[in-house]
Amino acid sequence: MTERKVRVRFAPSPTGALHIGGVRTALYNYLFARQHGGELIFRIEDTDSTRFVPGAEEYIIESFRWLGIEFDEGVSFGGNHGPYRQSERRDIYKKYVDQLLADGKAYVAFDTPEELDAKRNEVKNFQYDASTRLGMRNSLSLSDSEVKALLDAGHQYVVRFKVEPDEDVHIDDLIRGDVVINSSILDDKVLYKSADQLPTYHLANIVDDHLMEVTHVIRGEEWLPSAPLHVLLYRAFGWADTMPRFAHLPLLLKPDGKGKLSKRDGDRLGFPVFPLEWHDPKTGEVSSGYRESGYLPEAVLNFLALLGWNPGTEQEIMSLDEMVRLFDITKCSKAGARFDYVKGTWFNHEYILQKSDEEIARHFEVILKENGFDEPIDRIVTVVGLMKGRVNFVKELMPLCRFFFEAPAEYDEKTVKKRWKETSAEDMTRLAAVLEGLDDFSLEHQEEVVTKWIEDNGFHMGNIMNAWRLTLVGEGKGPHMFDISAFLGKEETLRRMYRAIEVLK
RNA sequence: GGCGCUUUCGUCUAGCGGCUAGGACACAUGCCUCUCACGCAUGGAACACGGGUUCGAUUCCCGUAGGCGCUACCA
Repeated sequence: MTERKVRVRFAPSPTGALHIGGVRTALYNYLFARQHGGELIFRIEDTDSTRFVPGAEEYIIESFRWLGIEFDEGVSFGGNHGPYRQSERRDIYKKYVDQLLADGKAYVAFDTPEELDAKRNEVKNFQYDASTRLGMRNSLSLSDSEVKALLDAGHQYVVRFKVEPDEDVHIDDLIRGDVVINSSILDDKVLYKSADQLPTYHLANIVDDHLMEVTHVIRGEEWLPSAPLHVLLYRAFGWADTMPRFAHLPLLLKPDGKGKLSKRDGDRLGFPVFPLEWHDPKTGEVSSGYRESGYLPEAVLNFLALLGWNPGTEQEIMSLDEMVRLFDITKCSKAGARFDYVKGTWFNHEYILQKSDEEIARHFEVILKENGFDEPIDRIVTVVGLMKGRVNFVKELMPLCRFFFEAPAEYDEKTVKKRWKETSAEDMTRLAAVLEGLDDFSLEHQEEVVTKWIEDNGFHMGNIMNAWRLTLVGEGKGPHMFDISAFLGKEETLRRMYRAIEVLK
């Protein structure tokens, strides 16, 4: 077989917000495509018209735009393998369904959903397959004239895949190796529904992957049980020689308890499970997003990449480009990974540290404006430089940094008790006088003069500094004092000191 | 129930027959220090169980148990 250009796809259903697990699947597809110089396709799998949610498709596209995952072709990206929306490919699927029917690889079934339900209630573990299909109403059990009559009368029908029983089907999985499943446990899957004239996932998936020349299918583990069905379909079409390689990824599990990660867990534990805030058009419910929660996209991607894969070294912080270089699909873990959202916040912290003060300042500027502070950007950059190391999220800067822009309205009671001594008012008055006399109010000069003044007078460094901090900040924490006073400037520093002396006495 | 996948510190994981079982998050302690953080250092913490194979199993094989998924005219 000749070497084909690597082509992979991410193919979500527009049934709601993009789940974070889907983001990871897309990321792995992206990394795989890029490291092989291949292409990444964005396909919309909207074959279930009843589950379509307006806005979902746009939401997914916007999510990847924010995250920085770029597609080469697909819905909204163009390309010459379109259309990329399955609902627009009806005619294509019909043609291939007819081919299967003509070849005797599939058959028409007239059983109504009610009849099937009744059957399932009647027979325990009922499965529509080689052992039962002749007892059902379909083109294998009915005569040609009966079938024709039903069709002519306009009866709804489905097309089922005729699975030959008792054959061991092998899937050569990139992550799990050789997986064998016997065809007898597969049922005669519905491939096509006359009601909406659309195929089901299984048929559309195989036809599209083939026509779009997909070489590797990287998807969630939930698809592993139906992988043999897909293999059988490729064979039925005569496409076995160009069948894509499969890689089934482990699932993302709940941070605690049992089961896979769900939206509920995010609500319950207080972390987002969607990249962007999502407004459900049906329920009106609003779900938080990573973007709105203050995560940096690079941090989200880095965090996600390491849930189920690692480069085999001790490096954890990696840019997208580095990940492309280091990624190895065969080194993915096989077992599901608990979603450790606490570690996610640590990644964000690391990326805040890594980003320039200017970049973080631009984010913080927005929050400051929302809080009514219209500060020049260079002042914000200074504050960010002083404070960004203490937070996991940019928005956490606001409560921590308020005092830089606004004099304390009150003085924290506990801190007053602890730091405001008998002589503090007197000491602060003297310190204010020293500062008043400074022409050069730079950090360095203040530090030199004040430190000397403390030593010369035999004061205790901690007493003076902490009392001083109380006057400028209003509480007992914050960066170094000279950073604060230099930022505030002489006038504001003295104003705050005199006010505190007056109030605290 | 059936079928498949899976199983190393609380969590994410490294390990690919012989290691004091390594790292990270979280946690604890200490250092730094004008406070609070950051940072740095140190510490506690794991091979699910039972059989094999082997001179030797965390590592290979088989069971058991647990976990996860699938079992729709959903993807």
